[in-house]
Amino acid sequence: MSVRVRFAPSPTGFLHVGGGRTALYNYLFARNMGGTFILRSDDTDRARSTTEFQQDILDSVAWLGLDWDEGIEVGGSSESYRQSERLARYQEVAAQLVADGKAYHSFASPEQLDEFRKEAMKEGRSPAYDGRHEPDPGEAAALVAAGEPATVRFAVPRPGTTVFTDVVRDEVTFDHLQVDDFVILRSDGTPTYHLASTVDDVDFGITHVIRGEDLLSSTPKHILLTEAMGAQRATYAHLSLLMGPDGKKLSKRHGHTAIKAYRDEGYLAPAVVNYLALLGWSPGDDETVVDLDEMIRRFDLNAVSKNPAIFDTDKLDWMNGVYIREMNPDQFVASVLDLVEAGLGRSLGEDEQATLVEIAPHVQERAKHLTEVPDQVRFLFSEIEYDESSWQKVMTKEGADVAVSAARDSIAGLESWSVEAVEAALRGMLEAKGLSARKGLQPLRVAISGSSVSPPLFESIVALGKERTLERLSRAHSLQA
RNA sequence: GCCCCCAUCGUCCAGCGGCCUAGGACUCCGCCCUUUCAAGGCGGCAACGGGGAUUCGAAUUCCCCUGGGGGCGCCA
Repeated sequence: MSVRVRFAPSPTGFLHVGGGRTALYNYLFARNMGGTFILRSDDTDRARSTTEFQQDILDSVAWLGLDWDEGIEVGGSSESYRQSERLARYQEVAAQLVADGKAYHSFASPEQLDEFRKEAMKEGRSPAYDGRHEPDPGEAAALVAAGEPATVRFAVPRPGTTVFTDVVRDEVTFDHLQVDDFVILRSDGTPTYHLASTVDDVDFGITHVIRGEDLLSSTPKHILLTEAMGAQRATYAHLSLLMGPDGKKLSKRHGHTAIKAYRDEGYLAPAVVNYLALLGWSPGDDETVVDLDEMIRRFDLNAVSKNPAIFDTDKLDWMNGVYIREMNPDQFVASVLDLVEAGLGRSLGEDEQATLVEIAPHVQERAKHLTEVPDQVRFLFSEIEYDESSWQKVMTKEGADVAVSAARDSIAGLESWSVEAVEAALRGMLEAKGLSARKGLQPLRVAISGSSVSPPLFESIVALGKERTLERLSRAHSLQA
């Protein structure tokens, strides 16, 4: 039987990094096995679900490059991949379970349930509700007929246990004393997550359920439901959760958790994917930079780590730099052009774009985030302001004024305008004035870029152009006096 | 309170009874390269949570403890 997996987020928030990793592992497993990757929406919580979140999730999964074979926007054998559009089916299943005696109408009030749980905890028992406050079947039927509001609960067989083999955790056992008679249909007739998700998994022929560990203890419910429907249980794989740097559950206070935020911060999707993949899995040898195709080839669900991983952006930052350097130059320019223009607040003319292309390789080598690029190239496209500390550090040093004026003179006389020619002229100047490269060249950097940190000097000068270079050297020199 | 899961450098991962004086990557620290900043090269610091047991032999198996995480809703 061919593998079918699904990523089934609830659109109650932006797609966060943990969700992204779950989607990725589903994707890698499906592709590795030649299976089908399905994207569905578990939007049974209509109060909290929004179309904005839904769109964010779709966009984010697509941005990561995880294309899905069936589901929202692409369709498939099911009429809908949104739970909000499949209510009738869930109600049908619930009715059948009641008819089969595997579920029952429940009239217990919230107060009664609350009381029951409190008492159980106080006495050291599991707070799992076992249906003890329900009327007998005959009376229940009468109440339903009379229109008395009721939820539908699944009748968990007790005593009993559910044992299953989790792909990442091996054998897991739950005593049914710990599993309560969970609600499958609310009193307003809508399904709960457990019902909707399980029915979908059965209906869509999901063979492997790969999801977060937070659902591990709900798994007996899903298995019980599946089998009560007369279907075969899926294979489960529960991924450990992602933690913040303090070891606590990852949340907003740890910085960005939304996938989209990483895109906005100048991260490359392949870098994010690579980093996320390594949070709980490794290709086996000592490699850390692995592209998607390679991951697909080597992915093994059995090799996924059981321990929770801390999401620490240091390594992601490094990896992003690696991926930026690996881009081909055209790609790099294309991906920073918008950022540069946005930073400038205007679009670049043709000549300016050529200048950007010229300097791009030198900033590509240095950037960890695409978002750093605008600042690094700004001096080429707009007037500069001298960075105060750079000026103090460099321009007030002995010899700085000599270097700037001598550099101006040597450049002014240049016939050809190339990196080689500029370098030769300036090195000649250093020699003539007896200045070290450090003492003689740093002032020029500040003079033309405004900062003591910039792309390589000779390349920067050439990109700036002769006229503007001379202007800036003159201006700097006049300020030095 | 009850149940479940987890436990190797600060972090991510390798290790699946002898190849381990525990390996790689990130971070950090030196040095080299160098016109700045990066990148790159070389080197360094740094871990098997504790206690039992099994075994000729344990990071690897078992038990207990401790620590961390998750769950216990008419949320998902």
